Amino acid sequence: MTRGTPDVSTPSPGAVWERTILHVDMDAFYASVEQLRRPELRGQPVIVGGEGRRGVVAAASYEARWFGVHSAMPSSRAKRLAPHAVFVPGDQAHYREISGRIMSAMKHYTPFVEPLSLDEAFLDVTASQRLFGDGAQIARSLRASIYDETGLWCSAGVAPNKFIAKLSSEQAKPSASRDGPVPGPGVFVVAPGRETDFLHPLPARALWGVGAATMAKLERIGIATVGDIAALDLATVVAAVGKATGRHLYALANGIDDRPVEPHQRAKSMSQEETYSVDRHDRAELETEIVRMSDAVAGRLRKAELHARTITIKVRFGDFRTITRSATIEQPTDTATTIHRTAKRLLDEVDIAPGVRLLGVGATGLDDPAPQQLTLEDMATTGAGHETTDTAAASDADWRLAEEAVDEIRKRFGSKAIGPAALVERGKGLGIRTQNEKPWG
DNA sequence: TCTGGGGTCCTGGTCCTG
DNA sequence: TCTGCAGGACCAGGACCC
Repeated sequence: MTRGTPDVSTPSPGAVWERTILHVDMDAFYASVEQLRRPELRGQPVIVGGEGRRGVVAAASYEARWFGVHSAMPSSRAKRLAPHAVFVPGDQAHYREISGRIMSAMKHYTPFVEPLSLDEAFLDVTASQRLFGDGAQIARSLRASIYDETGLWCSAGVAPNKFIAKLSSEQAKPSASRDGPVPGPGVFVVAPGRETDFLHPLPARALWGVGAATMAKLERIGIATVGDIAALDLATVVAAVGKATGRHLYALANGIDDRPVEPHQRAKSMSQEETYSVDRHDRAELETEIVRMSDAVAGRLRKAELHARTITIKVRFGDFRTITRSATIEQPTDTATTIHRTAKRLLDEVDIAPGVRLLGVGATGLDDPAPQQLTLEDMATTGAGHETTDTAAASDADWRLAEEAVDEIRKRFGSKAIGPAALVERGKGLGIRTQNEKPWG
């Protein structure tokens, strides 16, 4: 047992494991990967993340955590806390490659693997136990497999549902010390019938969905622990935090979570955004950024074979005030041209005088590509016997053909082999495009 | 003290339509 | 033709997660 947690690994009399769920979480994933591939970093406080003045910590090694550094902390603060820490820029491609190997190791035990991010996943091993032993045995065996495959350690929680499995993997984690991780139990089991014994002493903040704002509302009605929520009636919780959140928290506090492990989750949105080191005031510059981001989002949509119905831009000003503007288009799209055109129209209506700290382009309302409905305009410009000479009037379908060709070139010669003219012309990000240029010129 | 990037989900307001 | 209402779609923002 760790940190005074009661022993909840034995089922209550008569309780059976109707479902056995594992939550597997890599220990300080990005930082551990960096320490693994650069031996000189082992035993050092390592911080993965942007070192710039607007950077934040993406991950911290256990040595760095000892100094109070944690993820999402501004890098400037992390530097003050751990001045001798080594900052490493993240390498997403490498982390993705390792993540693929980890997920493959998991799939050896069950096809029901639901990744939550690169470094954690839920597994439903209910049907795997006859082959590999009970949940705890599978968790131990999987930990060893992942270590053999990658040289990295993970922690695992075993429980009758996803939510408790997730909380229990926390209990299995190592703790921080100046010299590195102090191993935890590695595997932590919450047996059926023991859910509330485990949950109720935990702080309410531990519940999934309780952040700073919800916690403040809960404190107003005297709630401190998960047990306090369970002791109330549903109506009181709903009155405090709203209908959906209230029902959700009330169920979790009573150990109820029926969500299945879903191996094949389709993305619901895709976006690309960037925070600039210096606020930007030049509209032409921002429009070029819109071209770049639209191109990136469209490429990802085509790769996932999805079309988007709604295009959103996000603008954060120098004072951190953030707005979003969105528009739903008639014909769902995966082309940079249509996304760019829509996003630019939205940006045109935003007053950028205060200076733009962050700009983003997103696509939502994602669905499988539907058969294209030709508009009257399409028919007039691309119909029988008509040559299309005006690029602006070319249809979405025409642009898709062109952009698929671009995808092919990029696949063969690299992502920088070809791109929108506006980006090629601007060189390294500060060029300015004239008003009437087409993004793909 | 300063707040990344990529997501999901919920809520409340407005507008349109039957 | 006008009015009131309900429901749905859309939009914007907030909270939360990793």
